[in-house]
Amino acid sequence: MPELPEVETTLQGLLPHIKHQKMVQITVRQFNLRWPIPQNIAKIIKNQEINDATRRGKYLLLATDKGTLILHLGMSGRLKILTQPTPAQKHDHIDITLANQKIIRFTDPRRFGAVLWTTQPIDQHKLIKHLGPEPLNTGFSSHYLFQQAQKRNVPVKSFIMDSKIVVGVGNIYANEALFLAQIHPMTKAGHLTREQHKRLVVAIKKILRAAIKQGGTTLKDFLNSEGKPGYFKFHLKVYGRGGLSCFDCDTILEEIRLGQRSTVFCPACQLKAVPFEN
DNA sequence: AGAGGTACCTGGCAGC
DNA sequence: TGCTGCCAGGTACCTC
Repeated sequence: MPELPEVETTLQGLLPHIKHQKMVQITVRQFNLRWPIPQNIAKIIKNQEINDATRRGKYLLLATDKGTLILHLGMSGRLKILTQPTPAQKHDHIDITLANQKIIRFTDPRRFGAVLWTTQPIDQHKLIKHLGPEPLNTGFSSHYLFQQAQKRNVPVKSFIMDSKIVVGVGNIYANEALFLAQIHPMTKAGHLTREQHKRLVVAIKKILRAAIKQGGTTLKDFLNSEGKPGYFKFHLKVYGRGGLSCFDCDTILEEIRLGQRSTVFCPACQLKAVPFEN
């Protein structure tokens, strides 16, 4: 499911219900997620107040006085606010009941998600400290991306999906951003011109902002914290459209596999950069 | 150090 | 209908 827009949508939906609320009861039904949930998590967070909820990349961070609860939705995770107790379904792994009687329910069929606890300053945490800049912040600029790309031989699509370079760009939006920037996904990162870096950064920001505005992309099963889908699906120009014709030029879109991920592009609109053109 | 592949897990779907 | 194999929105970790 979730790339940055979906995580951001989830966070914004959650915030008003959970901020400054005490976690009064925690039920864990399944401890085996991507990493085991700490056995004593319920004891640790019980009666802790959520001071704030923020996002770093695709990690959701619930800050308390004693530490931070780290949540990740993985591929199929979902966080929902229940206003009254509801029987747990098969993949409802965790319920956190708040002092206001609302319940945060974590559901994740594929169990690639994570629920962890840390007392470390969060930016020193193993999962967080190596993360690149937030794509919507000014730190993510064409100058920055150009510097990072020098001498890198990875395809640009893999490059922008690398969380050490920039966080939050998953497979859907990587495909879409490269189409918008008119860059071939196989182009080696180090071969992009400054002009292409500029277009790419603008495209990534534009796509992510638009997707957040639409409440994310629901392909199959993404639902926000209110159980509603996102509508960005209707704006996708290449993702999921391999073999269909390009909206801009009618050429048949090609679908290839790149780093085991499905990659769709227009062979006419998206040209490879010529090495050393810069 | 960088590039590429593997692993984690379930569900849905195409093909036989 | 039922089996098999493949694919899926992520990413840390392993090997070369």
